[in-house]
This record gives sequence, C-alpha cells and structure tokens, in this order.
Amino acid sequence: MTSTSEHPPFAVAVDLAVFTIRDGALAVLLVERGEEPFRGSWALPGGFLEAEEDAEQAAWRELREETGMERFPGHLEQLRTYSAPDRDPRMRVVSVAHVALAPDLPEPQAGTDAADARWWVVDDLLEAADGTDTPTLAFDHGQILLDARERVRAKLEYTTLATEFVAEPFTLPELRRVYAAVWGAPPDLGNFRRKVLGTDGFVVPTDVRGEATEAGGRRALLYRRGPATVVTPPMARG
Amino acid sequence: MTSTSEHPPFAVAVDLAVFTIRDGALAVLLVERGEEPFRGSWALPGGFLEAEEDAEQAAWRELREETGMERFPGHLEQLRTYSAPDRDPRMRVVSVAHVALAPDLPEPQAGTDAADARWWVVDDLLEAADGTDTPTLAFDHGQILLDARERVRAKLEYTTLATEFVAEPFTLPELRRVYAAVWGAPPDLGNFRRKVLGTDGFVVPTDVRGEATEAGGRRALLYRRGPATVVTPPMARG
DNA sequence: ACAATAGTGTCTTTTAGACAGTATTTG
DNA sequence: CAAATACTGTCTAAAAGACACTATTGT
Repeated sequence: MTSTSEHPPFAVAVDLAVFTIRDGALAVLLVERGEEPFRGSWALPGGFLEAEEDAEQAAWRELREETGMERFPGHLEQLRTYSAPDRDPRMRVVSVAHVALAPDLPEPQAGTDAADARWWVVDDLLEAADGTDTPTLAFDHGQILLDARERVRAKLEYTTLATEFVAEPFTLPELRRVYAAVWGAPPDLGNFRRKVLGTDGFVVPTDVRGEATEAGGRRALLYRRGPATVVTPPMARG
Repeated sequence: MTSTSEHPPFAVAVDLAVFTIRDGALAVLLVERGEEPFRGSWALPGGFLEAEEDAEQAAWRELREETGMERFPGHLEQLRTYSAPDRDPRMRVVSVAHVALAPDLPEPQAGTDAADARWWVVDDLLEAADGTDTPTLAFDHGQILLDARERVRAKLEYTTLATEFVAEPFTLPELRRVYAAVWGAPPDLGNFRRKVLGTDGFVVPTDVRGEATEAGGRRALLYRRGPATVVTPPMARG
C-alpha cells in the first residue's frame, strides 16, 4: 500500500454461494430479499462485515445465521472480490464472495431481513431452462454463482473436496453421485473406484456396510474422509 | 447481501505482487516505504481504491504508476482479499491483492510516496536465506507474497501462463527457463518440448531462428504465444 | 428367478519419465 | 576440432478409457 491521504469509504460485504447436493443435483441456497433494492428478488445470502471481524469470520457468522445452525458442518473458502462501482445502487459496496458446501442440509428458514429462503437447483438457475420457473438473481449474484460453480467443478478434479458434500460415513456410490451432480455426468464406475481407492488418504474404509435400499442391490461399504487434500494427477472431467 | 443498517466504513486497497524473471530467478517488485507506518520497510506496491473504479482498474493504474510504463505489458489477475482487522495499524483497510507478471522489466523508479523501488529475488525473500541481506515485508505482505508465488507455481502447471513471462518472439529454451525459475528446477528438455509442442495452441512457430550467443550452440527457433490458455493434462511439477 | 446395485478384472491407448543420440553454431 | 546449446528419438512405466464380468441384496 502506498498512497498519501485520499481514500473514499466503502462498505464491505460478504456474499455466500452455499452448495449442497439435493435429489442428485447441485443446489444453492438463495434468499428472497425483503428490502430494497431488489425487494422480492432472489439473491445469495450475505451481509456486511463488522468492525472487528475479518471476511472469513463474517462468512462463518452469516452461514450460521442463514442456515440457522449453531455450527455449519461443511467447508468454506474465499472465492473472489467483486467491486464494480455500480454493483449496489444504494452505495459503494465491495463484496468478498465465498463458496461454502456441506452435506444435504435441511430446508432453511428465512432470516430477519429475508422474506424467504430455499434451495434452488443450480443448473436451472444458470441454464435459464425454458419452462422452469427460475428467478434472475439480484445484484451481480448471477456472475458470482457462475464463478462459484466453476470453482467447485474445478476443485473436484484436483482435490478431495467432494467428500465435504457427503455425511460420514458414506459409500463410494454416494461420492460418485456428487461428481455426477457437479459435473453433469457420472464418471465411469470402475475407473472412479480405481482413482479414489488408489489415491492414498482420499477415503478410509470402515468394515461396515450401508443400509439396504428398497430397490435391492448389494450393500455398499462405508468410508470416512481421509487426510489427503489433493488428487494427483487430477480426476478427469471428461 | 442482507443486513439492515449498520456497516462500518473501510478503506479498500489493492496490493500487487508483480513478478518477472531476472537472471534466471523469479523476482518481485518491492517499494521502500517513505511514510509511516513501516517507514523504511519494504512492501508490495499498491494503493487505495478510488471512488469510481473497481479493484482491477485500480490495480492496472497502480501498475502503470509503479512501473512508470504507459501500458503494463503483462498479465494481471486477482489473487485474494486480506481483511484481518489489525493488518494496518492506521485504520481498517481491506486489501484486494493481485498477481501481475511480465517479461523482464526495467529497473523501476521510486514513486511519489516510495523512498525506493527495486526487484528482489523471491526465493531470497521467502526462504530467508542466512547471509542474504533481505528485508522482512511490511504489513501482511509476506503472506501475500507467499500466496502469490504459490498461485504462479500452480498456474504454470495447468495454463499457458508461462508465455506471459517472455517477450515475443521467444524460444523454447527461454520458455523452459521460466519453468526452471518458478519451480526451482528445469523440466526435462525432451519431455518439455513434447508437452509444449503437443498442446495445441500453446505456442505457434515462426520460421525464424534466434540470435547467436557468444557461447556458441545451435540457434533456437522462435515462437509466439498461441491461443490456448489451458494445458490438459497439466505439466507435472515434480 | 429377476432386477438392481456394488464391486472386480482386463485389455488398449495415452502420456509421462528417463535418457541416448543427432544437429548446429562459436571460438 | 572442442565446447556449448538446440533438437529428435526411443524404451519403459504409469495412468486413463472402455467395458465385460462377478457378487450381493430385495421383491
């Protein structure tokens, strides 16, 4: 930093793209705005940074507030910062966007200043499918969501992040369905198992098998997350 | 964004990790601070965001100011945002850090509020080698530099970013020296050529050979940057 | 028994790693 | 010619892609 004196004041916000897997699809949490601007529009949850916290702390706090959980049971990381001068019509707001993800979360309750809150299927929002009744997001949140999805897609390739989308213990078919939901198509079953089991510390086996399903079929072995964080070489997206 | 009213004011800054390759080593531009706090310490160049610009515009502006060039001839991208409440003792400053890189740049001149400005070998700064006379960076700039170097190292693997470190036209040995400088050791010569030439659009050949060197040796063919931006599968680091 | 799902094996192709050898240029 | 640098080729090992086959469970 080098400057002499003049530096206009800004409000600093955090916005959150909170992802989970619901019904085999990647879903994101949106809130319906109860205030102007964009009252009645859907937006990513978020809020302003307080005086004595950093952006990550603010993001964890918002995560607790918006999901109504005491401890958000998932992963959080910074995405990037959005700072276009006109991104908020009220005033100059710089937003530090974050990506969060967690295993299947309950239907959220609306927060204090949100009229409503619910999960949306990300592809429905971004592919603007004809017929599906999906909103256009407030502010620049459509762009943030696009960037956030790309971050998640990319990180499934070269990290073990996918395990954050499933509750422990989990089966490999469950984990594979995470890839299917995020990438749009499931990786080859045999090759997927070979890669996951061949990557040291990706998952650790238990000696327990999962529950039976009504459809029948062999019961899958249960695993827990391993200590590994990177996958080298990466899992191919296709 | 969701909140009702209270949001304390912040100053928003951009900080820049500007890299180049000098004498076969990765070098970063630092300025010696002429103002408190940290007067006399070395820091990453940067400055405050102005009222009607976004962070990227501010970063380009600072880049021009600090390097003294009308048009900075390289690549710029956002790194991440640093927002610890006590990161600047004067006041609450949130900094949107960026990474920039360019072919061998001239020795810089000190800006208005910097006492001095020069290139430093990054490894000397970060590995705090005994004997080498290297400063400890002001603010949290040591951490920013560490994160920035890791970003560059990682992106050489899966993108064509290395070509931004060489002036056009360039030879493959020159390009290989970029990898050597950033990664610490040169990739195998034959395998490197196979990867670069085998990645469609990484480089495009000219029919011209480079200059002779006093040491002798075959003159290398010259290339230009191609349209490709990603390298799949990635070039292996180690 | 049949359908459904979990899990194993294997053959082929691609790519990386290692490194030996050839070509061109200067002193 | 020797030294230095650019470039090519080849053998091996590892990994991915494709896909057939076996195992277990519910109805």
